[in-house]
Amino acid sequence: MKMNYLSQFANTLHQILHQELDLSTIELLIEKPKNADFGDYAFPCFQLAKSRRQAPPLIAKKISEEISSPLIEKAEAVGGYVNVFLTKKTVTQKVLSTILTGKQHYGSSTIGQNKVVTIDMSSPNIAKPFSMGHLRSTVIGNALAKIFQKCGYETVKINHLGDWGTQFGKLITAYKKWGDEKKVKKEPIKELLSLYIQFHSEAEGNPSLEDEGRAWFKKLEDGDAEALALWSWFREESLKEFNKIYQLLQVDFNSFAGEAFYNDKMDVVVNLLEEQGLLMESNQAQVVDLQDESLPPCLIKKSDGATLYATRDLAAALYRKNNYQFEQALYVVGNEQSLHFKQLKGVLRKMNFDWADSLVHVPFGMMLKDGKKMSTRKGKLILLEEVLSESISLASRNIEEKNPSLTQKEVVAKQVGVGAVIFHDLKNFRMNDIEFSLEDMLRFEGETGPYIQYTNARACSILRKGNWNGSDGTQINFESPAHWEIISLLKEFSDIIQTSLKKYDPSQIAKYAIDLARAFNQYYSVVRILEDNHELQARLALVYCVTVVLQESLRLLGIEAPQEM
RNA sequence: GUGCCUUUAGCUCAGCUGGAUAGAGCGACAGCCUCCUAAGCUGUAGGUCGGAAGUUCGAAUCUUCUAAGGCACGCCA
Repeated sequence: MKMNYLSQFANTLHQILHQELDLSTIELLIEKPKNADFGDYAFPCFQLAKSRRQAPPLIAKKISEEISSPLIEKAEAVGGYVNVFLTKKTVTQKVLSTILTGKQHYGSSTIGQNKVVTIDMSSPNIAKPFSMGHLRSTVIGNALAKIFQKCGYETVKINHLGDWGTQFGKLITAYKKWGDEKKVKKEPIKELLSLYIQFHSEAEGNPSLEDEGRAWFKKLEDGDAEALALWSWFREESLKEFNKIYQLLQVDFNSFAGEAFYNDKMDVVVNLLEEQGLLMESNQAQVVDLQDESLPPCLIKKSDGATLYATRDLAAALYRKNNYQFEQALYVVGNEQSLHFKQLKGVLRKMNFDWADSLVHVPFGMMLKDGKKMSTRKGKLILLEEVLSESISLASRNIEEKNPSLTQKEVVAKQVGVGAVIFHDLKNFRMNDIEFSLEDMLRFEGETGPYIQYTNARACSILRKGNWNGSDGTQINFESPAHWEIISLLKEFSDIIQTSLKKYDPSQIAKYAIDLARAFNQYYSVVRILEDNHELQARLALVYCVTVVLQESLRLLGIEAPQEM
């Protein structure tokens, strides 16, 4: 049975109010006061005041006198509000025993049972370094996958590698003109990137280079042996480097089917569009008109017959629908591509696919440098690998300074350093642009990943020392407001997970984890947990429950939780 | 020019299905380790919620207008 204290309060009100308001309206009206003095839930009476034509405080007083429920300790009227205080003993007992039984499954649900969600994420471009921008897609997608799994969904994480497109024509052109095989073998990404940059700077004074690049891409699409050989070499070298980063981040994929994978699947799409009379010619190119969706036309084939991004994404959408039967298909891709996804859905709707609207673009703001977008072509970018290694070495220095006797220092430094970077990315709402700041990213104090990890590690340490015997929290001292704050947060966990699922927003969980960690740290500073009295085991039960939920929150964000640090 | 996003404390951001004195962290200043990991805790200072009008008993939150910044607008992805 699902516990939900808010809806139980709503039920109680519903009975008191008879038919005046329906249950769902009441649930919507109930709020959580920001101030603890106002209790755990509050019901504003202003709407009733209108229909009853009575003063709100009068109504509040009347309702508060009628409230009677074993879960409610006290109800008082303040202004036009009915403020309700939950029965701390009962609720504490219920919350703790639920967590004690459920352990890491606490907060799980089955709403996604037998449903598949595909997640298009990470998707770095071959022959380019893994930049900070790709980090966002990777960690947001990874967290969403874990959140969906927690809710019973089956997830398919797809790394839609940018391994096809005109850029490879450009790269081949550049390599053939200025490339050096030995150099590329030695430092593939660096060398390929500098060739790519050189191409663009030379092309500024020599536009015919662009045509050459396009021509090489056409050759690639037509199966030219030399082009293909170079392409697969570039791809292989790049993947090796990406895998190093994925290993560090502990992110894995169910599929690496990138753009090239769809090469032989695009004719079907183009034919389908043709059959349905959706394709029209415009300046020698083939487009689907989307005027009735008030969108610019979607380009399907270039004037030279080569395909485009949209063509491949259409093929990919069809393939994924057939192959995975998804209920939702998420695309964790930057905000700047929102038009593309609108067009994609528009075309699918025109093709009469009723599942067109189950494609969900999960956009995110971009990583800015000096207030501007970072550009690969101009070589203005920050390498994730460097950021991660700096973060890890900072964590390492911290360990030497604060806990030099720690065992497995290297493992923990990695967990903390990487955790800091991931958390920094996930703690804010994804649509916000982020101005790149190494200083912010490598901060380990305050609202950071290490803060939560540290809180958990301290709690774990207490459990080790206290010899917790597994008993529940029935003996706990209810007079401490610090304790109640923890319980109050613990009981919200599953609601938080639901919200972050609905909004595709991992930051909800990150913020929750901060709140819970803070509540625990306050408790820790006020109450001596290991004090040997009759409540010791009960306090340990509370501490244990905190570690369960903190660890689970971190896990959902893709961050590890060391037992010691 | 059109569309989308953003604008809340010095900085980074919560709060946004309308509700009670607008909250954190960082930075600044002042405290707390004879006691469970000080990567912690406590306190002080700091706000015309970009601006204007409207809807409402009530607006940071909804609507319209407007300003600033960012991004995107067919042969890149």
